[in-house]
Amino acid sequence: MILKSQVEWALHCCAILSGLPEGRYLSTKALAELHGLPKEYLSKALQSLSQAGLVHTTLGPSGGYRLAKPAAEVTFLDIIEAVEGNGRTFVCNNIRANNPCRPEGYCEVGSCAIARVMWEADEAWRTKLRSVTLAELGQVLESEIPPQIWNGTFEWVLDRAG
Amino acid sequence: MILKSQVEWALHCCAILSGLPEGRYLSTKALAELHGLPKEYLSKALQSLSQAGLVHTTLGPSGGYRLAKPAAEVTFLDIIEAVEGNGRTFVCNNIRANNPCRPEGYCEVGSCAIARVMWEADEAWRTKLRSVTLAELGQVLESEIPPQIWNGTFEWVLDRAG
DNA sequence: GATAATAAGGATACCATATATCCTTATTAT
DNA sequence: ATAATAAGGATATATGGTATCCTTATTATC
Repeated sequence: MILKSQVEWALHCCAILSGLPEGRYLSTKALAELHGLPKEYLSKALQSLSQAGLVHTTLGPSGGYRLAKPAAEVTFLDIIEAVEGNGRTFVCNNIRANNPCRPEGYCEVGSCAIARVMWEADEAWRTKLRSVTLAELGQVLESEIPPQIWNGTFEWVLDRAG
Repeated sequence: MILKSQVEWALHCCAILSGLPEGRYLSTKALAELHGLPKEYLSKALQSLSQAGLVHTTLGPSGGYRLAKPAAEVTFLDIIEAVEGNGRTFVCNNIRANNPCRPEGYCEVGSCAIARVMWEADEAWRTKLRSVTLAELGQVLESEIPPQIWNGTFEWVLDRAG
């Protein structure tokens, strides 16, 4: 059970976009080049972010993407669900209903106890991811990445941002 | 990102095994019939449980499976990891290393901040699943399932247990 | 001792999905 | 008018989950 690599891509792209000055846009091409990713396929992930309303786009030359909301209002979970969907990791197929000892026509009331535990674990996962915003990520990155690389990267980015 | 259905199967099978009297064994055939599952494929999941040391097996007629430990010492996470593996849901491909602005030969120190957040979420998921044992599940099931069905099921099971 | 039922596991096939590429269309800055 | 962009449809490939079949070793029962 592994998340799509598009999730990783989307998170890194959003991290970059959150450092973009107001009103500027960054293209798929630049984001792909910056991360060493296939442009066409990365485009699908960015489209997912757009459809989820997390980023805003413009067309034409100098077009691209910017965050649609302040970085403090975009969580990891928002981004992950935009790309991966918001389904649960555990799907209950209600196999208890196959029990041959059940009376004919017996109908389950309530959810399966096993599924409930699994869904609580899913919710713990979500809760953690909902608690971290792009703004917080940006602070950590800025404190961890050597200033030379950090600044150099944003020079590179602004050079290409419309 | 969905867990294999074998995880669901293994959890339900372990729930049944945890209600089995000391020294009795239940076969793949009975477990498959009880849950309406393909016997041969369910067998793979049970083999995973066996390889993980969660269940003990015997061969020959009247052979089958029993828990290898008290139900209070077997957690949801034990069972899930036996079937699904213990890998993380987020794989970090270190795409930050593709940044063209990095100095030649620059080597990352420490893990990626994005990966760390994802792994903390994974750990929250694990922590929840590690906190629930088969013994606790058994108590919930016994309190929720109508006594007629609960008892009928274990009559059915004991009828087939070696 | 013969028989039958079982777990273990290898081989194979099928199918859904993730990954990846290519192409067309509409939009828009230059 | 031109060129660069996002959006998205179509298609191909790789991987992994699902499922079945078969063989082997073990062992309870007759």
